[in-house]
Amino acid sequence: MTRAAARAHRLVSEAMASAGARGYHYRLLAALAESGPASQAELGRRSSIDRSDVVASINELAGAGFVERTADPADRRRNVVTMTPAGTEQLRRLDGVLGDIQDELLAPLSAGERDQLTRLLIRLLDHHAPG
Amino acid sequence: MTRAAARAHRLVSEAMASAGARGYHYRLLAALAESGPASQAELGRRSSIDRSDVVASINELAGAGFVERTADPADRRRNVVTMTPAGTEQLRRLDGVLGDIQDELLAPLSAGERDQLTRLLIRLLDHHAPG
DNA sequence: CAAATTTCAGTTCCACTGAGATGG
DNA sequence: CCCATCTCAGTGAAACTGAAATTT
Repeated sequence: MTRAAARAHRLVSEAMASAGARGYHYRLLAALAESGPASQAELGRRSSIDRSDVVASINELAGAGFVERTADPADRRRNVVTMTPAGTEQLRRLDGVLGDIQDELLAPLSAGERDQLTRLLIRLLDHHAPG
Repeated sequence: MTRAAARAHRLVSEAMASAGARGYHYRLLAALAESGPASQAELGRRSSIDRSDVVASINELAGAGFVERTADPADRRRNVVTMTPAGTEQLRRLDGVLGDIQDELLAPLSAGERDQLTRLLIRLLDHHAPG
């Protein structure tokens, strides 16, 4: 599994780099699109990214104009992170890029086998990191 | 896949560390046990480890007495790496450790599903890195 | 000459740790 | 007081790159 993932990881990193992004960017943007604005801590929990790495990645995404950080008036400890229209557009781009990568990675498998593989992996993930 | 692998990777790293080893060590020892003594470049190809990383890992394994480096009289560019009895013993230990880790990682899957998952992953690996 | 091997030094990405400051 | 949040600084494994020296 770690070796197959290394291959996947390499493909993803290359593709993300060519789009001026990194793996964390996609996961954060996807989490924002799926469940809406959130604090950085909440974003980290939703996307299984370490709190420290969320800081750096949100810095980068904010610098590129893909997300905005605003103080939460209801809880001044929090920064509420919101996607901008440019962020939505970037997520759409990255989705396309990732689709191509999945096709390349999963090329030897039939559609049914791809489903099987993803179902099994999701079962593992749910068991070890429920949510 | 990358997230499931991250979980797997963490379990493996912890277990290897507790046995005083690292993932590369297991892969190198396993390659030596399976196909016999080899040059460092050949070992790297057999175990899909980068040439640069083979150097450091063999240094560590040799320092612990698990492998021996000897000059190849037939080709003076080469170092021939051989497993010692202590290396065979260490591989046996690591095999046991990894078995436990696999049980923990694959706990939510039935035996048939584990087979399915490994077969699918092996198909991916063979396609992208034949051999 | 081209090609393979070994080695060194450095990079990138991901995951994590520890600690501090702020606020609830 | 305890707890959550955000941030910074740093560690470490894994995979990779580029280049040099040696030998075939």
